[in-house]
Amino acid sequence: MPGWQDVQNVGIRDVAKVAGVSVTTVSHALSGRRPVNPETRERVLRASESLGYLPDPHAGGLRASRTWVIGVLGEAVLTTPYAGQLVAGAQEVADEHSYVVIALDSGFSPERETRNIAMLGRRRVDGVVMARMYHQSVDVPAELRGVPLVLANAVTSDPSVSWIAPDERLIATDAVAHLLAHGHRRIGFATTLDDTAAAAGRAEGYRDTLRAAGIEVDESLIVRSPSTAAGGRHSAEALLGRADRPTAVFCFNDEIAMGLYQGAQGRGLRIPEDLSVVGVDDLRLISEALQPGLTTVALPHRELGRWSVAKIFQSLEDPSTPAEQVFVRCALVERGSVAHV
Amino acid sequence: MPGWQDVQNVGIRDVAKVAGVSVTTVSHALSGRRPVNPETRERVLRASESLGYLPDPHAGGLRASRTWVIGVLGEAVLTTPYAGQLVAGAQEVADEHSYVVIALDSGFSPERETRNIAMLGRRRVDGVVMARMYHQSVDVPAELRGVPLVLANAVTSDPSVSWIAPDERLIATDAVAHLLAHGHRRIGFATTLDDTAAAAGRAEGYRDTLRAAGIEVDESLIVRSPSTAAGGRHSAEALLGRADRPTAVFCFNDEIAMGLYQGAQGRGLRIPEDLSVVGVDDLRLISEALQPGLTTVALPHRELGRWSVAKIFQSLEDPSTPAEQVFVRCALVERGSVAHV
DNA sequence: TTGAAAGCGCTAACAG
DNA sequence: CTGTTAGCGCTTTCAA
Repeated sequence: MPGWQDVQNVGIRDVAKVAGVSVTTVSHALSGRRPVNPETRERVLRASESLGYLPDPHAGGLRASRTWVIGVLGEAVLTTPYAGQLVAGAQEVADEHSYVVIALDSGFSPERETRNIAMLGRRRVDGVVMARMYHQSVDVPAELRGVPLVLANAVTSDPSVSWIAPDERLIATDAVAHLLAHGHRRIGFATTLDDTAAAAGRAEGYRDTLRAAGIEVDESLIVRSPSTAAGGRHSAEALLGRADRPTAVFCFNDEIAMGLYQGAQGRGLRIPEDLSVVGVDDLRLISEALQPGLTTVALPHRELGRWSVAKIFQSLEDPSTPAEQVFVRCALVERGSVAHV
Repeated sequence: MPGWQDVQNVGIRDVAKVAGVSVTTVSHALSGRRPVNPETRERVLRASESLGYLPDPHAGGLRASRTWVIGVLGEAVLTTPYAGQLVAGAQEVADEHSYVVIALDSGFSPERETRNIAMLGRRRVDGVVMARMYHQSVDVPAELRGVPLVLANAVTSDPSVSWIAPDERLIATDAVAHLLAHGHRRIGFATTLDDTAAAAGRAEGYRDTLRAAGIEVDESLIVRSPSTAAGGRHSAEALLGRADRPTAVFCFNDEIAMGLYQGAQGRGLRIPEDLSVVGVDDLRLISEALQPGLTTVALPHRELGRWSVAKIFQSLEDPSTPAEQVFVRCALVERGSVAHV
């Protein structure tokens, strides 16, 4: 079994020497880009195998002006649980094409993001996925013009760039419809303080779905807090401390939902018997750990990553491929936090 | 501001042309590896600047047999919250040297890991960090011989390879000592079913620290479960359902601790008044979200990543640098789950 | 102080 | 069916 040192050192010429052919033949025997006598081919394959030869993609790339690398620009894509799935999804699809992913986080600093873009430029990555933590609208940095680019979890006004983002309205629609189907009529909304596309879309979906069911929206049932468990506890106070408390609450995310569990528990309310809860994200660490398990709408980060890279390959193969924008519908994952009223 | 297309297209020759010098001079003016007439240098710099020239590291690397890439081999390093910190730490240090990190996950499949190693070999990465999710002992794959290698969160018997891992004994020692300092004498241990170095080390530290305090170890206070919240609930049943229940529990990780919170709550036990709890990991998503906040020993994943890459650079700069093995002490993060008995 | 030219490992015209 | 050769973009001898 050849070790690293060997791999590093054995080149196409060594293989050629052992097989007794020219490097050209080795190249073609291996790539199959040109017919090669079966016997010769066999000899080359054996030689290559025995030497543990692995073609250096950088050398080939130098000629082809390719690096076989996809860059992922994130804010905290490496350090948050679900965002990491996006990189993992990107990696999966990249791997199917023998590509590799370089993921760079900005930590929410615009300067760092600019540096990261430059870094990807220097390294001549073949495509870029620009991913955001929270679904939002972004302006594509001018430096990124000219490289196959896809936005993940973000949208932009420029119709020439492809993007994929969750359908926020549908998230709320599906969640609220699920509660309505369980007979709930008084449904609260524990949302975030942040002013993102996610917040706006979900609020819209929440309101529309209620109205469509003939329920007048009670604005006092919409409460805002930081999107953390502590925020959720705060919202629980506002929502559950009143006589006409809701029988169900749709939470902006799983962390708020966790806070709601805590607030409910503190008041002796049982979930789901006394209060039904639906979250958004499906952070396994929370949604599976809560008791009962949290019914939640799963953000398909892995899929966002997969789609983005697939799209990049499309436009790499055929640069005339038109840009595409998609809002994906997210799946409701039923666990145990919703009951009939 | 030059866009991607420009960066991709402008080469050292373009700069040379504009500056009216040879490519050799451009190279040296930019790298400073050879004295260049200050005026000439100035001209080159200006030309390079105006064209937005960024040297292609692959081209230079081809000559230098360097790729300026560090590979990270993980199992689920991208998809779990804290492990991602390891990659982020690796990235940070890599970035300081204009290196970049390629992280590949095996999803716990040995075949995939072998493929990933081959992939890093093909790409001629300059160094490899092999990271494990749970501190364990590993055999270094033979293919990895000959590349600067550091194990993170893993150890091996071969003294020629560097590694860094948490000091598991000290984790338990610090946690238990913290509980002892709060007057607890009956301290349970909710550990995992897994048979890893982490489990063994923490058990040892737990026992030794109790004995050192003159407390005989009550084996019935050591309960095993899967290291999840559900497992923690299970352990809570075994631990808290008895008349002589412990006044404090040291949990193998934060997820088990969360289960313990739930079990305690179900029995009407308040934390920390009736039961003190200490976890391990410091998964913010849990430790900060629980109420009260979880006192826990933080696994320094970011530091593991940083140290590993720093070590690789050491041996890249001076290949004769001796291997180094370190057990790091982890910090106890005090929140609100421990009280005086 | 500067340049010409070789070569890193590979692919692909262009010959044969 | 196979080989020779010219680069890909850069660094670095070697020469001037």
